[in-house]
Amino acid sequence: MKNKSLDGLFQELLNNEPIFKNKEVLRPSYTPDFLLHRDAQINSLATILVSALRGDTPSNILIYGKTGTGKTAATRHVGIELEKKSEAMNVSCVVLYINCEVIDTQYRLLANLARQFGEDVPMTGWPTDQVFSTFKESIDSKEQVIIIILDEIDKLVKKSDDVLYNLSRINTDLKRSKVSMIGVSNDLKFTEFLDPRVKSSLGEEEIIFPPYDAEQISDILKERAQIAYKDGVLDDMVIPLCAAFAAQEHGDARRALDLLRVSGELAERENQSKVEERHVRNAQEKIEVDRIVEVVRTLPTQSKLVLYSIIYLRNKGYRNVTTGQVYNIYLKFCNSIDVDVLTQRRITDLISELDMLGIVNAIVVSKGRYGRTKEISLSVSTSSTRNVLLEDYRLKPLENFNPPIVSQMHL
DNA sequence: CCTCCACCGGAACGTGAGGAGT
DNA sequence: ACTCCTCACGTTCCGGTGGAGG
Repeated sequence: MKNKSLDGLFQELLNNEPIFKNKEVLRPSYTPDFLLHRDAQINSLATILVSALRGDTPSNILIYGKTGTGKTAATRHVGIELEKKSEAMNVSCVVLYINCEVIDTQYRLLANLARQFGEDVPMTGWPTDQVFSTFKESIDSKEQVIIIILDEIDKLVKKSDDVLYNLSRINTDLKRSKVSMIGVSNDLKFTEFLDPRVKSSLGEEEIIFPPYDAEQISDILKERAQIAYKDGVLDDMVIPLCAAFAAQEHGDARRALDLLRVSGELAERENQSKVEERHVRNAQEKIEVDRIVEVVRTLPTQSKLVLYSIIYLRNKGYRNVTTGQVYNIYLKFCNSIDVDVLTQRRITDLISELDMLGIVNAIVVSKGRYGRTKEISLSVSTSSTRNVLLEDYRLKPLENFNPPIVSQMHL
């Protein structure tokens, strides 16, 4: 590759006219002013919440839908509209939004709620029930309706569901104010783990967000692309292709927007003035590779070691390897670097986990006389995955370690 | 048709870290 | 500061099994 002078390099990039007008609208954090193809859900939400404007307690609501079906956007949108309207009508109505993935313990949730009402609750230290009563006093100081949106509520439930139990019973302790909750969940079955009392209270109303189909995603992308890109930079096939890829991915609009953004970034990087079909295909691949790299990088050491063993065997010419082979190599690697040795039983589970993550493909096959085992093949690139694994300082010493493979009797 | 390999995968239990309650 | 609980991660033990080879 030829080296340009730095000056020339930057000059070239500056001269290059940007194709984006406003890239932010393609990011998942952006909440649009109106949502396409979610009228039915938004209407149901509004119908239930309208009683807040009359000073009544709206029913609690559970919202289900897979990732990228517009749950969060729709809920926030309705919340904002509700607050606007209540202001205009001079009714006190507050909508709080909490993401339970970030705030995932009872204490932090309550402290966060109390703080939104101006209470001075320390990050840690108070007993949980004191935080709770502070919160109750605070909101009961005047007549108002409070709507708490709990996004990713399934994350909260996995920790413990007594927060939800307490919150769902809060109205019995309140004299002037009223509280209602909206739970948003990716997981359709998460109520199975719920205390039946919480379940019936929380699920007074349920709204389902179905996945978008390719055509609907197309509409959404078209609308967003108008704001995000300059006119005419998108090739005709770009949006339909993004939509088609995302539709395969169970109608995930977030994925579609990512694709559209990354496609543009790739085109920009190539100094192209137009985004073409091939950019979308490259983007699709890039997103997938990035995902895998991230998963591999954050794997626990033991799993990394198992994966490294599989790659090692693969590089020695084995297409499909068995659990036994992997375990043998794994033992040698463990001895070479100072790492605890796990049992084969445990390794079986780790291999299954790698399978679930889509990094390897493991199927149980019978080799007749030669027993029954998992046949493992790699479903990611060997060299790049190996490099990611070697970034881990604990695996680094293995780079030039080449233990012999115990030969198999058959084949 | 039966055997027997080389593992699979369920169950029960052990351990240590980290929260909640007191 | 203390105990109690829960949970993730591992281990031990072991019954179970599809099919090539006898």
